[in-house]
Amino acid sequence: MTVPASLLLLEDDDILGRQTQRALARHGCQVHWATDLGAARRLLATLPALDAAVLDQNLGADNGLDLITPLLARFPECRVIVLTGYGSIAAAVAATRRGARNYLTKPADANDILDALSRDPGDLEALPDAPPSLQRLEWEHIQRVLDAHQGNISRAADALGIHRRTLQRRLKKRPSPKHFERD
Amino acid sequence: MTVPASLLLLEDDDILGRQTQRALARHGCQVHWATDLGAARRLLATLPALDAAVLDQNLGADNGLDLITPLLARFPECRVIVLTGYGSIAAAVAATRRGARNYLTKPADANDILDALSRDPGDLEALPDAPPSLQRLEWEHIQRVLDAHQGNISRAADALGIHRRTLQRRLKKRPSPKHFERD
DNA sequence: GAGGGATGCGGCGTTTTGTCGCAGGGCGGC
DNA sequence: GCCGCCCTGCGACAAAACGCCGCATCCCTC
Repeated sequence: MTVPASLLLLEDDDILGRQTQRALARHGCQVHWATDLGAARRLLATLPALDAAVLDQNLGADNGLDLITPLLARFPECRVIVLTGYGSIAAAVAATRRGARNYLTKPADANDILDALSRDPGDLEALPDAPPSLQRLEWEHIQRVLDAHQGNISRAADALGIHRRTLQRRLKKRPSPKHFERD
Repeated sequence: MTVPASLLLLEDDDILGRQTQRALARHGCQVHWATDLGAARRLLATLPALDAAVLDQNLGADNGLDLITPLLARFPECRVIVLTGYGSIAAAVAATRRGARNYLTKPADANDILDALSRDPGDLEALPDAPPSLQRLEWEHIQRVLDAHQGNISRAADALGIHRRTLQRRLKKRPSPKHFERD
């Protein structure tokens, strides 16, 4: 796992941004953090070099994918990955066609990010051959939506189209937020 | 919608392959159909020109993505899209990085295919801003799995991890297989 | 024509969900 | 401080969905 020397982080959420910055810094990476597209563009102009970039796709009105092209124009060798709350295949294709190296869905920790930066997703090792069970699919989707709403159960339930009471009950049944072993 | 003059179709399912071939031919497209990777490679060598290709990803033991690189080596201008039963973001990224223009999940009819071939997915118009409701997510997933099992309800239910009776009941409630208007 | 597998459907007990309502906790404004 | 606002956790109860049985039917194959 090759840790980049300098990295641009585009993340509009203050808490998550700071947390990610620290986590990556602990791996020995100098993180330049911007919270919006304009700031990221300006930051880009001042940097002498850039090894990697982690872009949040959903930035309020803006879209992090719009940074990919100018970024690669300036630093063609930069490894870019896109991070998003709820990813779609269409968005993943769009990001990749613009030059992104990989496309991750939150929640993603520093290891996930560094792994996505270093691994080449071109080889299709271990691509799922069987469809996920309905329960697993639902659970992962719930986690993503919940994460996109900063853990707000009421709003997440609303976005999911289910009742808040139901979401509560479902969450209580599966305590672990990230590790699934079986279906 | 620019209909390609000559198109390579890689699809291992006989019925679906024939059906797709006819549908595309009706749009004025000469379709060269192969049912496995080896045949597709040989076909590739004999063709004088190729405008587009539609590759099924899941071909038993083989993977349709492996045709992208040799195909583009021979016809660099060819527009390639990948079709798959149940697509994942990881697979979409892998396909796109190999040079695919777009990545579709079944069921996809001729219009979907031609649209994906002509439209440039690089522009992120109308990328979903809100997460899909749980019901919609489930429904689409059910449709994909069902399609992957050729409409076999018993096996699809088994793959989904739900009871056959439950799948039956769910399917009966939503008669339309492809059009969703609201959640 | 016997066997295997897929389908459609009724019924019934169990589980889950929707929808109330209520108490408590943070938090910003008057 | 106190008030409203929003989010949370949870109890209760009816409605809906689900798991699971069984059975009749149909199709295909050997």
